[in-house]
Amino acid sequence: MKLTSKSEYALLALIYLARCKTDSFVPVHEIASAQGIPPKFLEQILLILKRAKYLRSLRGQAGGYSLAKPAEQIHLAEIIRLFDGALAPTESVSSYFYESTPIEKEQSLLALFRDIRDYISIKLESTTLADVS
Amino acid sequence: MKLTSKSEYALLALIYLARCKTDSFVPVHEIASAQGIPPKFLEQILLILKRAKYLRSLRGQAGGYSLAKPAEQIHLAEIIRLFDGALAPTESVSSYFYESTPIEKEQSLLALFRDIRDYISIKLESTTLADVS
DNA sequence: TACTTTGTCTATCGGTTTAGTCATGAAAGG
DNA sequence: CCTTTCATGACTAAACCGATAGACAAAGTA
Repeated sequence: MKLTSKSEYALLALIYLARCKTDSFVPVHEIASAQGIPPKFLEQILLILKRAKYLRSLRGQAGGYSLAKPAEQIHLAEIIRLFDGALAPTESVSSYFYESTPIEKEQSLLALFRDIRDYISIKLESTTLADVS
Repeated sequence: MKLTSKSEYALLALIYLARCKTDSFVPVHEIASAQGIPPKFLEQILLILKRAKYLRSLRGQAGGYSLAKPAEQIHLAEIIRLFDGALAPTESVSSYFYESTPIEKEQSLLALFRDIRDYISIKLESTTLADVS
């Protein structure tokens, strides 16, 4: 699990929205300048979050984005998986994104990496946007 | 920490060598075919491991590679850092490879990722080649 | 000496991913 | 109708990844 800037930006944007008045729509450029994110890049990110049902949007004047569900119901694990894929250090121990990798036949390595995967998953699945904003 | 095939292959090669008779030199092609690694690719990997003092080598007939130190003294964390850099999920919480990243100003995220980093580091620093071979 | 076996080193390559930018369009409101 | 805002797709420049190729150096064996 190596975070890309896309998922880091996504977390920052969500945190910013979580701190705003509920049901107020915040325009992209406001989020972008508040969190220091390239605005056109942020557009793509917010769009992905919207398609995945974490955000609602409104066009035109007084438009923008807002959370589509309470911050308590948005788990960091989902967001990171959405942008970066597996949380596991190698895909051969990933349940959501399993793929064969070279170490697959070494049981002791697998066990070790599964242990790490479990820790990361549990940690990020039990942390919500509300916990970090 | 997303493992590349380079570090996975490195671990496999080291494990293979750890299982061989001590002080016997094993040629690249033997390791490669035993572990299913592209031989020319493995050459590069072994060379890096040699420069980092984990392996010794001998040329000519009956040459090859062997561990330069006991398996108990080779920690998985070092090997992975050698090939893949930071163990941390984001470089802003890495002590060996610190770099500024977008989330840097969000203390709650930093704390969370530091916690994950610590778990991974401790786990991989306390596991040696002897434990997995 | 010549040959074979092995490691050493550098370069290159095609593909993918990353981190963006650009340009255009479509809705909504004033 | 004009401005604001989201929506979408195309594009790009750089880095990285996995791997291959080829030339060279050393060491032993005949």
